[in-house]
Amino acid sequence: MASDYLDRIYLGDCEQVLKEVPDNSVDLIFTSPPYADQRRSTYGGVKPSEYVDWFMPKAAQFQRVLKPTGTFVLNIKERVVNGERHTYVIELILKMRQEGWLWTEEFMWHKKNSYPGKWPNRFRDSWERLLQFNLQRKFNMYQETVMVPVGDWAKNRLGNLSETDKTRDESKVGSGFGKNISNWLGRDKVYPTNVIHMATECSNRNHSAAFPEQLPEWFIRLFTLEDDVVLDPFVGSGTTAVVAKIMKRRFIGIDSNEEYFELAKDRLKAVQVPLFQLAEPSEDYDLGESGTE
Amino acid sequence: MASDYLDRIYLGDCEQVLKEVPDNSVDLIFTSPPYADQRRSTYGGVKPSEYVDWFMPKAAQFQRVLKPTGTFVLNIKERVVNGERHTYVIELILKMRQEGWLWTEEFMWHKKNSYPGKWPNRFRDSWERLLQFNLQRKFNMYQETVMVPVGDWAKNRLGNLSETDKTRDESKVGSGFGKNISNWLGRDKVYPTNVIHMATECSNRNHSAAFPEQLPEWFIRLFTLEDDVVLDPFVGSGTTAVVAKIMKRRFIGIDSNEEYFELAKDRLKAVQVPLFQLAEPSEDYDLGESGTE
DNA sequence: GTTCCGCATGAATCGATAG
DNA sequence: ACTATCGATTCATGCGGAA
Repeated sequence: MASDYLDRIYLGDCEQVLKEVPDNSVDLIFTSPPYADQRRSTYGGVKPSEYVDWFMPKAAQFQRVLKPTGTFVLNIKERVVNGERHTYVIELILKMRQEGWLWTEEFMWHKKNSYPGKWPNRFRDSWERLLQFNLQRKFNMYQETVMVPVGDWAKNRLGNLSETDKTRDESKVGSGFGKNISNWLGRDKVYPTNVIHMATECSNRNHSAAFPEQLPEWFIRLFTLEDDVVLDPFVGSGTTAVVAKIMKRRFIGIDSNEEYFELAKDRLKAVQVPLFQLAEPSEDYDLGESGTE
Repeated sequence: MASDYLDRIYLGDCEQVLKEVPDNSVDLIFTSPPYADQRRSTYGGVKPSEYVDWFMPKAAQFQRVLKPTGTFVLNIKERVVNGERHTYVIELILKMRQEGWLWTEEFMWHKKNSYPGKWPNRFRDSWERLLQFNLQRKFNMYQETVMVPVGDWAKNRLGNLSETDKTRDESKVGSGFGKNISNWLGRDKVYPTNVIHMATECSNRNHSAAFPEQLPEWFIRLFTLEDDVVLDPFVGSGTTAVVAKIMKRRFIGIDSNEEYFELAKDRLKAVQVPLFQLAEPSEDYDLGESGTE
């Protein structure tokens, strides 16, 4: 079958461009769309009040091209309008569910290095949402690929196992929770949580970096295997596509802005896919609170 | 004027009890209501689908007793129902706005020791929402009281900033959030962000503390002065009231569960209000990424 | 007095089984 | 079909007694 639509960056509105992409062909959609009425200089802006109507026709295409076992991760945060958090994001969640999406989870991205700021009524906004949508309750998830080093407590405390730790099965009232700590012996990695600690991109780039490379990397690792297809319909400077390529996934990147389109193509050309196997997750950044925090 | 309704714990449904409290008399409402279908053994449980209807009559009383300059902070998190995050919390936000509340901000509580467990399609839930509602755009907020030591943040990140960070302004991304970060150099205290890192308390013999004392302490500090009135309509074991008393605020605590009612009264009796001034925020816990993280 | 270490336990969720 | 109950899985922290 023809798969020449893969591993390319497209210029145009994703709603139109995606019509060239077959049904049920994408494993992961990871994207950070233009937030309402921000980045006006590059995207022309969408009014907060019109955001849901603007987004949903595109979501219909995402729904069509996504495999039933696939996942859609949407990085978004509502802006402050007239002293209030605007509601377009939560309205979007409700609308997505109406259209058949499952709102499986909401990850939180804690932007560790956002610098202090002060306004009369609020502090610096230091987190963003990563909304996970799915089409089915069963979807592909490769949890082992994102495990993190166990917290320091284990080194000091896991040395000697107590009798109760070995067999707390009797589950006192309310708790209903037993454990068998001997399962943990020799374990040096644990599963992360739904809180992702990651610094925003600091390095100087000639684009407004929506997110650091580690962010798409984490989700690509979690939801895809090699040769799976990753789509970013608002690919911007191409970060998602670059990471997907490095990780040996197929990719589709779309952006309606010509400068970004050219930039993404250039960045991709520069990517050399390593011949050796990808390393384990680096410890330079924290994934979950078990990291170097 | 009579203020004998203050500094007391009440037994009953807050919707009824609050009728004894005058209009415009409360400076801060801080509470953590029973989440839908949780704590069934003590509170009977509210079905997720009925949660908004259950909550709103109570919110109407909150609206009446809260001063126009006051703040309502609601600690809540939706649970997973049938593989999805339930929508009752975001529906509650929309309903609150319909009734005239302003959704000013959403703080994030990162629970560093979240409940363990492993599931095929999700990780541990490690954060809760702290929804801030107000009645006016101008409200009382004492930001200086929650400043935190600069700590590692400045040492590691502020020291070697990229040129873009130093001069980031509207010209780059049109955010309008231009801040010259060098303004913050040389300070020893900075404002926190809207991400709060705090472990839940465990192993408290007498009661299952819904939240650690530092959580109400932080918001009481931020939104009230001494002798201001703090209300917790779901006071549980009394944590909010205890903290308010220690901090020399007036308080009203309400709970419908008799055991909690008695427990809260006992805890309050044991509180000795210190004669000396409250200390600065301790460095034992992290508030935002500016802390000791 | 400190530090160390045993120990309990938490706003959880899924899948299977039972009524 | 739909709800109620039960067993299995799992990590980080505070407390308190011991060293």
